Amino acid sequence: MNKPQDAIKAKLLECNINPTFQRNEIASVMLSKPQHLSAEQVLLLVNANDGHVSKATVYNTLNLFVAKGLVSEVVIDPSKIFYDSNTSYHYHYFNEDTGELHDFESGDMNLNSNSSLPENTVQSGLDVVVRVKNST
Amino acid sequence: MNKPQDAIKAKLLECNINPTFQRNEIASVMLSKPQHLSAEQVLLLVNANDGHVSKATVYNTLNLFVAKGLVSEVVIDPSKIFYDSNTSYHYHYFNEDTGELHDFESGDMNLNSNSSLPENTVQSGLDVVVRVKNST
DNA sequence: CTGTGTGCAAAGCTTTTGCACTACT
DNA sequence: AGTAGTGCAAAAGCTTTGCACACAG
Repeated sequence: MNKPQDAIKAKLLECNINPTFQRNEIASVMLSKPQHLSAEQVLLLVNANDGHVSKATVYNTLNLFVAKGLVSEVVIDPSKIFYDSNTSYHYHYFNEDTGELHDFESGDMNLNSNSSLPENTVQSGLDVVVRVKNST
Repeated sequence: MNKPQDAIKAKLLECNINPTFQRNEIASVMLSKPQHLSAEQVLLLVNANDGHVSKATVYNTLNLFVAKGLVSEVVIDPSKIFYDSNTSYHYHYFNEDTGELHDFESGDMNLNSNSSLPENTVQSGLDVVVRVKNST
């Protein structure tokens, strides 16, 4: 059955992304479930499944997906970008001991900054990363 | 007069950092005023002032300063880390059009997350970056 | 003379660029 | 045939590593 493949293609088309072979492969990995993956991890998963996709293409394609709003980028650290299939506003816990990244509900945080944006600017994004350590 | 140099040395000693020539140079640049600088900018400023310090040393020294709490790291984007001489908890506006980074008072934001940290963890840091665009 | 700490050249990453190739018109 | 879009090898750029040197005990 190839129903899932069709669903992936539909999503790409919705975002005005031409659904090529490589993009389908990469999108399948990213959107298979809610998850946070690095470019390196995506590369490994794509090539584990089947055909070969180059590193450069993985990077370029992930950048394309971000630009088109199909996935979003979570910046934890230089050379630790994660790509997140959940593009709605939500925040993250990053566990420094385990390297794990978890979502947290934006309802848990109130931002009163609406009155204090710099002059002549509009908000285009909000990144919140709570760093935690194991207490045990 | 070399009073400022002495003040820099004192700061390094307070943080248990051995005040070598290179570290004094780099700390002078970082702490001369409240500012946000990338590693590259620090390198240029250090070598503009006088003697030569290598890129590797700038990176290693900034990492050392972060580890010792002398400066803090603001992650905007991969390869866009800024080092911030203000180490108290505060947040940032990043203007995507101009590349400028500005502080914003943490009083403008309330975090109600104390009841919802993942199990067996303690908070070790909080990064908040509000991305803005020019509206004009 | 031995051990600890420092600075930097070189190596190892990640990411981007530029071009060959394809697929439509 | 011409044009726009795609994928990847190679180039560029950022960061870390490992070692030579210096300095203190």
